[in-house]
Amino acid sequence: MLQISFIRQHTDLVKERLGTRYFGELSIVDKVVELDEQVRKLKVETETLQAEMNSSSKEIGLLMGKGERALAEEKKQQVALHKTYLQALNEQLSNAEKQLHDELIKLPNLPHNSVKKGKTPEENEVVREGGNVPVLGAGAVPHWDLIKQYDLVDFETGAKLTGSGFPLYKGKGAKLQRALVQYFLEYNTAAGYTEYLPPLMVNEASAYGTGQLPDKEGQMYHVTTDGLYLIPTAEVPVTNIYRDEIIKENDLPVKMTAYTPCFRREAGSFGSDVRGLNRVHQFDKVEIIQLVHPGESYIVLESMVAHVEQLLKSLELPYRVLRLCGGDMGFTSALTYDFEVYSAAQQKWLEVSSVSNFESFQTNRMKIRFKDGGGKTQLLHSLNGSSLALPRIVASLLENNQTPTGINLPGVLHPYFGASSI
RNA sequence: GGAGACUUGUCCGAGUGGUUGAAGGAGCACGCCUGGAAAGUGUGUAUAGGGGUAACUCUAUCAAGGGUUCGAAUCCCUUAGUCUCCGCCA
Repeated sequence: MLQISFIRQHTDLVKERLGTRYFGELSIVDKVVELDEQVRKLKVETETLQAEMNSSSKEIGLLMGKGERALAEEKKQQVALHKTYLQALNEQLSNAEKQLHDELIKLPNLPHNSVKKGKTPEENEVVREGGNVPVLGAGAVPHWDLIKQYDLVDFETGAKLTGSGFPLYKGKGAKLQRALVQYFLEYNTAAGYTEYLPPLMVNEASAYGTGQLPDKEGQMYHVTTDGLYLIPTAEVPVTNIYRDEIIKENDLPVKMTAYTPCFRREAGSFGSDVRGLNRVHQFDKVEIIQLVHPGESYIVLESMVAHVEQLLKSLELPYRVLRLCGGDMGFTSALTYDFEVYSAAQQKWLEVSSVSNFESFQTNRMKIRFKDGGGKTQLLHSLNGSSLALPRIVASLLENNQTPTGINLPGVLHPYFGASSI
């Protein structure tokens, strides 16, 4: 959520920045400014009246103490009159506040100055590429065929147990998941991230904190009986660890990593996008999250990008780094880099990581703050990135490394997988 | 799932209707003392929001939400959480 004081002071800048995402409802900004003015006016009125009543109540207390009951009674009636008026005012105020809040949460984050104006993924900028695209032999097949051939994932039985898009990993396929998770976590903790294993369901407040609610409600599985949501990413529970906390400046930066299954409804997806492991409802992912001093968040963003890039390099996969244009960025992000790996048999780039700086958009909702040198509390900046999402990594590992005699795994995985090939 | 006890500031802890945003202590910060430190001692030490150039001031917050009252940390209701006992259970 954007800070109202910022919008108040930089209304035009806010509109201009939102323009880079082609945000269609700039009138909301004006509405917000107007509502804010209303709220503040009502606040002054309400609080003045409240102050009057408070001091009257104190006087009544004193009069009672002195035994001047008659005077006290008189005063009481006066205050009682004010009370009705105050109730009406309060109602107006809370209405206005609610309206303001409802409008405010419709505004997405302001893209960073460097973010290019753009509407579609085609307008994303390829920052750099790495790794080598392998030349596959004549009989090369996509990963869904390899999965069948080596009996790694049983999609049909997964569909029987739950529904389509819920893979049942099996044998070496299951073990490869475990090996990847283990490797990714070790890699992250070696870089100073603290490992967490969070709950896989969150309450409404948490889902709201990171921005899934109210915006992406339809994307989450909702356990209505208990009012809980299955997490779409570890970002939700892990970032919320520090909700409503003031962190000591000495404890910064906070670096956290977590492996969790992720659950996404992915309503509206179809076609080759959802074939095999390309897009599923439940998948495994290791996430990195940082809470940092606002002055450092862009340096940290670059370091997180480098961290993920190094990890992809170690897997010996062909990859590219994209800098998203305004229109393709998530609602809560100020600047996002996407990582894609090349899946050689499908001849397709697959997104495997998204590293973003949210600046104070999430921390403002969650009230995650620190005390600066001058003793002032300020919002921190939050960042996160996948390191990495497993299914598409697996797809590309399988496709790119297939040989007539088996699938060769990159060296870094050998100790975790317990073998050098499938 | 049933019964009971509880939830106060960074922490411990007092407070059962009236100058209580909240005693006391610990911690922390700054100062004095000291050759330096410890001890001692003095002062300060919540958050959010509003008004004001500023000094400052007002409002809200004692788990959350609602109610009673002129007035609530204190009384009532609802919800959440913690603990104890019983039940069930990997």
